[in-house]
Amino acid sequence: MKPPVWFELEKQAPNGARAGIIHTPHGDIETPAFVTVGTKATVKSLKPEDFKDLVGAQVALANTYHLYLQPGHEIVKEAGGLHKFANWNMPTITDSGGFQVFSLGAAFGKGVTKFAKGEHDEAQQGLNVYSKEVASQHGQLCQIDEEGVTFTSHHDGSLHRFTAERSIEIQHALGADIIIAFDECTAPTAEYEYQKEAMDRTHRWAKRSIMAHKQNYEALKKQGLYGVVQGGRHLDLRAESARVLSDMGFDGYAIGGSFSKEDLGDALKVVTDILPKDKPRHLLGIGEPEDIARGVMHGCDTFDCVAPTRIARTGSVYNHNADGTIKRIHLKNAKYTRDFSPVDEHCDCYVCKNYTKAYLAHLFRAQEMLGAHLASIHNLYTIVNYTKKLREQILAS
RNA sequence: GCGUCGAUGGCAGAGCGGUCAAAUGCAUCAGACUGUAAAUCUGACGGACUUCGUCCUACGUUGGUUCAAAUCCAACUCGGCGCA
Repeated sequence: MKPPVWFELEKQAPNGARAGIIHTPHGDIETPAFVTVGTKATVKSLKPEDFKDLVGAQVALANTYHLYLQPGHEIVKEAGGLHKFANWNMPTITDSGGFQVFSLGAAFGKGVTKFAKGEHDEAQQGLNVYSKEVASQHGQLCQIDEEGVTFTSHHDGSLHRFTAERSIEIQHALGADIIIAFDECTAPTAEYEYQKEAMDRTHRWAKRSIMAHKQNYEALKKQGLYGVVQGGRHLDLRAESARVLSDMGFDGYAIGGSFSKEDLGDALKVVTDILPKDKPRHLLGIGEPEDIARGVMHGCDTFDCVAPTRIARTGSVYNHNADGTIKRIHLKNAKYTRDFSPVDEHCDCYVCKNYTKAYLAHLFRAQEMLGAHLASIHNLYTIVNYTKKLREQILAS
């Protein structure tokens, strides 16, 4: 009998890129595919119809930590699960909360991202703290120990405890098709010793996540569990992580942690050479076009990233160069106030067919919410279709 | 007409003798954003230059007091309010 989530390989290109189908209880995902991120069970500024019909997204991802805090996973469960609650009629994924161990922990208030800019990224370009009171009280909002992580809620300062078992329990309640084992995402600047320690801990949590998942027979029938490969920027650790997790037998594999632009490809190659060929691979939090291309080239199947919607909300949109590469432009720049050309001349999305740069520029200057909405549609469309084209190229190869 | 209050950088609005090229907010200009504490955050914002510094021009106008004035005094101009 097939597990609830399983991968069908359609074609493997000579360079390692692969096209396939991830089968889930709520439908198929044709891969490579981009996953729209809707952390709090909402892809910010978009209705499900928008990201499904206008964008062409096949799958959406929500976050365990956020939905646990608000509205509470029990409410989502009572509503009939994530699909019913949010009207997401498509395959879904929940992320475990592992990224919040990083963003509310090591990265808290430091402006550090999981993506190092270069060899000497000290990532200290100014403070980036949203609640100065909370920051000065706690320094960071989460503490890690062997068993799990203690979070201080960013909403009200209350204490919460996440363990591997707890994350799985919450994800069972949320009911996404694909759930992810609780892991620790480390900073790109972390020392080798610490990367190793965190990776080993993530492996122990992975084992416990499988156990917890297997104990819930109902969930086991309709949710697939992914393990998370860690190891930071160290190839030997990446390889070890891929090996250890492969042996555990997950339904699929997520690749998490931090990278830099330069070593992303190498890290992925090491990992995907080891991961089982018959299981889907998801590259967590990666979504700039060139990074997706690199991921696909190294056998990754799905990708998620907040960038398309986040940059959209502040007036940045993807735009094709004449040579087909994609760049970002800032619609609030003065030069666009009278630019009556489409947002992207080389795009055939709903927004580009109907609206101009000047109109979007006006919406952003006037702080009208339609600006964020339209820019989000265009940006997601750009990335979703960029990934879709990579799939077509593989199938045609 | 009399009385009274006020006039500050693109706008609003602090400052009320030196540490003021002038707080703060808005606007403007630019930048950042990779498993979303993000409709957020950062920087610049009178001018010139040899731009972590120097020099000009600036707080309605003109004149004065003072070592020193956006800050004190006088007249004028304009505006709000009150009384005729």
